Amino acid sequence: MRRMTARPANAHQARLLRLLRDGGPNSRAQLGDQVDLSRSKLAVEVDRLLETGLVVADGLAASRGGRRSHNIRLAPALRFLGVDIGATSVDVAVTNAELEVLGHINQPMDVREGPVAVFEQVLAMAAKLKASGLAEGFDGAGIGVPGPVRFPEGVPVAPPIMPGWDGFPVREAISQDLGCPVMVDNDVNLMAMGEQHAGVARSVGDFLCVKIGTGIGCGIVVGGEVYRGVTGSAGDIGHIQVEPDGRPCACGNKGCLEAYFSGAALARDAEDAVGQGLSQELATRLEAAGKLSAVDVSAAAAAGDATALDLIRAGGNRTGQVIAGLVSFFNPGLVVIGGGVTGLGHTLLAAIRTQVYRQSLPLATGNLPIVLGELGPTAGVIGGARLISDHLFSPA
Amino acid sequence: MRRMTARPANAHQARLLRLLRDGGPNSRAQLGDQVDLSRSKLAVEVDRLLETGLVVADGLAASRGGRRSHNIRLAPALRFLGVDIGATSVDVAVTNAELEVLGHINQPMDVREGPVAVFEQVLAMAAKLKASGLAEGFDGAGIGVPGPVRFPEGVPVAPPIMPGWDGFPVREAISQDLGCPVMVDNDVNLMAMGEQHAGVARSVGDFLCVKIGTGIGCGIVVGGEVYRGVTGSAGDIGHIQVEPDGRPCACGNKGCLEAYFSGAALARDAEDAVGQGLSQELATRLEAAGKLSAVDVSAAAAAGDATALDLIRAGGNRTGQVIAGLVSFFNPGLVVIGGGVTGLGHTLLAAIRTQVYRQSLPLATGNLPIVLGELGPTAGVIGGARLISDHLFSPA
DNA sequence: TCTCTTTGTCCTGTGACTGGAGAAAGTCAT
DNA sequence: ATGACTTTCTCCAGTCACAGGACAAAGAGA
Repeated sequence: MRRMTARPANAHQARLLRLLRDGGPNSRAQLGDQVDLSRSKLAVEVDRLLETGLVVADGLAASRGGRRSHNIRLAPALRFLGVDIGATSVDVAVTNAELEVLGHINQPMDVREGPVAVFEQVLAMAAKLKASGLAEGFDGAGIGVPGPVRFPEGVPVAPPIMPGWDGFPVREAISQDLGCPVMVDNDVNLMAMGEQHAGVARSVGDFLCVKIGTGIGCGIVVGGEVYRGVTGSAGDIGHIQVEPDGRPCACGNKGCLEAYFSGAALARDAEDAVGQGLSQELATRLEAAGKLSAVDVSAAAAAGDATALDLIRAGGNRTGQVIAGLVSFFNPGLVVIGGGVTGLGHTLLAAIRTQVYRQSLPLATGNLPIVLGELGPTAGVIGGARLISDHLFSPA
Repeated sequence: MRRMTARPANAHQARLLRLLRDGGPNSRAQLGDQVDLSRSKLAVEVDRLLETGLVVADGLAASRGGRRSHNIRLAPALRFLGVDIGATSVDVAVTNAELEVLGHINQPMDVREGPVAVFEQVLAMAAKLKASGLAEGFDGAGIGVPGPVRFPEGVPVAPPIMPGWDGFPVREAISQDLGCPVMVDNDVNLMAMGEQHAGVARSVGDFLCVKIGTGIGCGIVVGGEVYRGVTGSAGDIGHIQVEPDGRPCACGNKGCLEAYFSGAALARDAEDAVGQGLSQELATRLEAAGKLSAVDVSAAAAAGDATALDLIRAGGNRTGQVIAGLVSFFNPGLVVIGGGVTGLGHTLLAAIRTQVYRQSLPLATGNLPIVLGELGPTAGVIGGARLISDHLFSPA
């Protein structure tokens, strides 16, 4: 099957495509209510979209008291691929043009194996989704990687936790392999876009999206658009100092947030706690596995282990300290917390909230919700689909 | 004289007005090179602007190898008022339509005397400028106040250092008194706009502008536009925590930046140092005046006093610590340092630079200039003029 | 003085768009 | 059912904005 080749010819068409993406199938009349074009003009543009095949007729709409309007919708065969490459696992999902997830696969994988190995696996996962009948091909793909990206070119730059990825032409390469347009961004930015499109941030123009996983990052949305900074490294808050002259961090500095709260730090703290004879639960796990990881702490906390909960609270406090600073600086309308922390979410959230509400000024926190992301692992892949659809649904 | 009543009728005219504001008098042909309109269309729009009186003919341009073009410029009688209300003094300036400062007055004044008293003085200063023949009237005014502002309404909200200003309808009131359009913003944002228009930030789209005076604030410019946050309190970095469980701050928290580095903190530290017998220079000044202020420290430092320099370096380190965090988060293309610190600028700047370059990641600092503002006290008033001209030179 | 370049003006053709007329398709009350 | 009223859709003509060419004006340079 030939995939989507057409692109909107002008801003009106792009606008209509986005309305159909975000609002689902819609009648011509309803579209007319939203776009401020004359009926004739609207009809012309819709007809042109129908000609391109991007949009198809979809029966009759419910009557609004007179003649029933014809529905139109985005072509049901359109498929986007959302890829979220994390430090230790990969998520791949297919969506339709309305960015609804039709199929989603997660597999463990270490980014440090390098781009070639990782993308071999990603392409295999994509092929699997295709084979299961969810897609005949892909019209575009959005890819998130756990590090800074030079956005226009879609190339990772100096990613600390991804040795071997520096300068790898992700966008170019995957576009070749997949035979469709590709956009690449930081994984945190994708999460932010996901929550903005289909999650808690739907109606907020300026917000922060803090992702706590192997590392800690922050997506920044200004006026509905992701802000990436001049070199694409905006939101890199894991190495903000929380303790002058504090713990040494892998980055070479002292007292970084990630030195106190990250997968590695949490594991080390847990082992130390066992060494001090503090937690039977964690000791058992240590004995069983030989070492501890963040997952163990998370599980112990879920089981009610006081030491594990203390560790998470302490990390939440540190994170809250940083977020409090960012809230004072950025004055967002919402803070979303997400990442691989869904299990320990509420303990963590409580600690962060306490810290932010105590430290930031009332004017900034007065009406500031701090909430957990509602999409979990799908935020990233939906964000990926959103990224590429924003690109494709803009004038050529 | 009737003041400017006309406004640009469309985006093209607005564009032309801004080009003339930023580029000075210009020939029609040169304008044509910049706006991508057909000659006929350009001629029509220019003629319409001439009709409104916003723009006037200004002789012949130099030849570019053929027929000489006619110059046009913004009406030379247009006058904007820039007002920068600081914690302890007020700056008022008149500019022409190109935002060149024609006259500038500074007077000491305590904002705590309240809006009525302050604006009485501001209006007197404006009248003085008018009386000196620099203006026959004002076509618009931009006003900066040292606290958060609800921008669309031009009303200060819960300003910590301006008791009595909360909710005072500055924009409305001054607009009445002056008989011209008025816009109100945070003083730090005005400084940022000033440096962007006529200072070091001319060619940068995303930058931070840190103002160190009585308090510490930060102007945020994203994509050439000032970012104000959802409640107008963005950039309020004075109360970011730099030391967990540190010094108590006037805001009720502990370890805030302003608890370590602000006018009051600096004075207290200096007196403490004298108490410890550390500085002859400062001791002399303390004896002479009965107490010390930031100005004394500044002067002592300028005279080479080691203790004073140490105090400034310490403050610079704290500030640098905060800025380092902001740089990681925001990844700006430039950081401008300004405010009432011009005297001790280079010592301070060195301390800040050291701290930022050490603490932030290389990707964010790689090509990041950290510089002193080049406009000094005129940054605020130029920013004020810029603010109102942006408003007036936009489609009605 | 002659040629070439640049600038400004005029004019016409084209394409985008609006808004009305009227047909098509429904709803609702009688 | 039937007729009056609504809503939707299509068609069409009139208007407006704009581009771009032709040409005149004004100057540079040889």
